[in-house]
Amino acid sequence: MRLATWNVNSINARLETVLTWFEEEQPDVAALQELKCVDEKFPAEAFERLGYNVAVHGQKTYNGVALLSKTPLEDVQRGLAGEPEDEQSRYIEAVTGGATPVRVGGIYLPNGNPIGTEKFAYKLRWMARLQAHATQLLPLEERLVLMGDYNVIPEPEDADKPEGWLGDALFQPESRAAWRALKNLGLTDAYMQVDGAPGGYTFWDYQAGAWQRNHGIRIDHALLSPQAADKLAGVTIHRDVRDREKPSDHVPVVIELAL
DNA sequence: ATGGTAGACCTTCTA
Repeated sequence: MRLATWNVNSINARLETVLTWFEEEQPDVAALQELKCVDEKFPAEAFERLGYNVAVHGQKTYNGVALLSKTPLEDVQRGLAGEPEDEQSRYIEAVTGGATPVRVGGIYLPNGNPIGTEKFAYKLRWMARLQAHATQLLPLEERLVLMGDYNVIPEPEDADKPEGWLGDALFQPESRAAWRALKNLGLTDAYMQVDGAPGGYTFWDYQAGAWQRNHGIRIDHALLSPQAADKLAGVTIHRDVRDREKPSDHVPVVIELAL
């Protein structure tokens, strides 16, 4: 079973690019982030034509997440508990996989810039809510994959120029500590298990020639429960996609489970 | 120290 995560930076601006990649790679399950549209404007039919079931948690202009799967999406949940007044669409979860079920959470974690503002406080609150949710899920002892744009650079090795990110919300000690705390519940960073190669970045800014200079960062992650990690067979960062026409600033990450 | 790009959408915000 191949599961993909991809921040597409507007699904409607990116539709051709995304559909082409789906036709080529045929992931069984996918989590998309930054749809930048409401549910009604998500191009569900285009994905259904490729054989996918679709669940969307959209929002006007900003954020928005979706799950796609070749098998039915069951027990779909939208949003994270803990802050009822939160109107940002950043989390969607479902159980899929048919006879070999996997619980999949699609994550678009807040960016949090600039630091020292309510945006950064919101990021940290959101991470605490995600940790609380994972704490609830782990005792179920299911195969669980929490994948998406975490907007956290875990270690200096995850940035081409770490010194350039010292003042950024993505590389703050508090952000990195919250990421570590999440992992320390007993979740496995899929990338670190299979492919420790340096330069495994997933995001290159549109600005200042970041792609041409390989000024990248690794911020799109998949965390696995022990039951999922036991089945982990591979991780691929689809770096070449960044060089195509009208690219997103993020590239797809695919994890393979031996299911 | 700033600017550089992209997308939604209406003028500025988010990233």
